[in-house]
Amino acid sequence: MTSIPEARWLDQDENRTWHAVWKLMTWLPARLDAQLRADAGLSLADYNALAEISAAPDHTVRLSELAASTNMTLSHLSRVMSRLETLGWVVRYPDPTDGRSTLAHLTDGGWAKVVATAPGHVEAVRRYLFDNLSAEESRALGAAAAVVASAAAPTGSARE
Amino acid sequence: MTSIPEARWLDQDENRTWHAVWKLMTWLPARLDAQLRADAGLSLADYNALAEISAAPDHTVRLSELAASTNMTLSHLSRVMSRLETLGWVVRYPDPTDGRSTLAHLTDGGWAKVVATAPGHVEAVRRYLFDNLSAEESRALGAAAAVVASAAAPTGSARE
DNA sequence: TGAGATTACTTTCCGCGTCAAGTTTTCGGT
DNA sequence: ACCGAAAACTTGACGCGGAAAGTAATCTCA
Repeated sequence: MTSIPEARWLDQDENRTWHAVWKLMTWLPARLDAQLRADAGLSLADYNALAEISAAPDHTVRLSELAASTNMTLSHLSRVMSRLETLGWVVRYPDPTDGRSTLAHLTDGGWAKVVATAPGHVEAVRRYLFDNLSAEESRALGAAAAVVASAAAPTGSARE
Repeated sequence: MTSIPEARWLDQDENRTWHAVWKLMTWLPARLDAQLRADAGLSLADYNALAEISAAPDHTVRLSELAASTNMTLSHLSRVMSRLETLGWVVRYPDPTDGRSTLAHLTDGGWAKVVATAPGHVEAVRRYLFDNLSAEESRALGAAAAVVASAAAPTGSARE
């Protein structure tokens, strides 16, 4: 009545690792989100969408592509875009070459917002992530995370 | 108008690492949550709470301690416990030694639920995490995650 | 060329989780 | 012994994000 009857339970090292990963997943996004909200009034999802659009040719992307590159559902992205459009950072219009698709285009104000916001966000990523890791640790983290991310990806989506 | 004027931008390796970590944080919790919901009708938060109580002496813990060990806010935990209590897995009662605190105690049904659910969850953790990593990669991931988690922890909480 | 299937969103409904405020109990100082 | 402060929750209000259903445009192919 005191031990769990489990064949492949985690050993002590695995348990430590899993707890560390769990804490990382719990706290890192919360911190980055908090930084963006405090300094730019944007959620992490908002920022990712803006940043991803700004990285596209002509600052324009199809929503379905944007959803894929930001790891958002189309449903979620739709809401994010509504907000960003209301705020004037983005405009949506139907793709002239395919009326089903809609294109998202960064406005000048949106671009200015990204330019103003990116440094602080990158700074936060450094503060919480890279500043605490040696080059070697960073490389190892990247490699391990990539493998795990690929294993946990939704539909065999090994994109990239 | 095409490059972001950023002094300490991420280099290519850092960018890849950051994206891999981002995907891990996006997908791993979603997968584990989905497994638990499908197989046990529990959210990941529910399961963590149950598991943590089951690990305590006499299957009993103070809520504030439980909140700390599960990385939940007291507010969130309060709602989780309401659910679990309604389902009959847990009971709450005031701490006899300090009327402010309340103790959570796993019922027999709750213990049975943990016993029935844990193997599948551990299996999922293995499938998405450890089965994809060598011992060395696993160790490196744990070390890096621990450092980052500690840097991103809420209030200098370097507990453990 | 004209259904029926598909693609690409959008919207509605709902649960989860947070913040802020409220309640109860205990502690600290006089 | 009493009053103010602190601790430990609980609750109300709110935003985020997902699943499923709805809508509009485009393809498929007979």
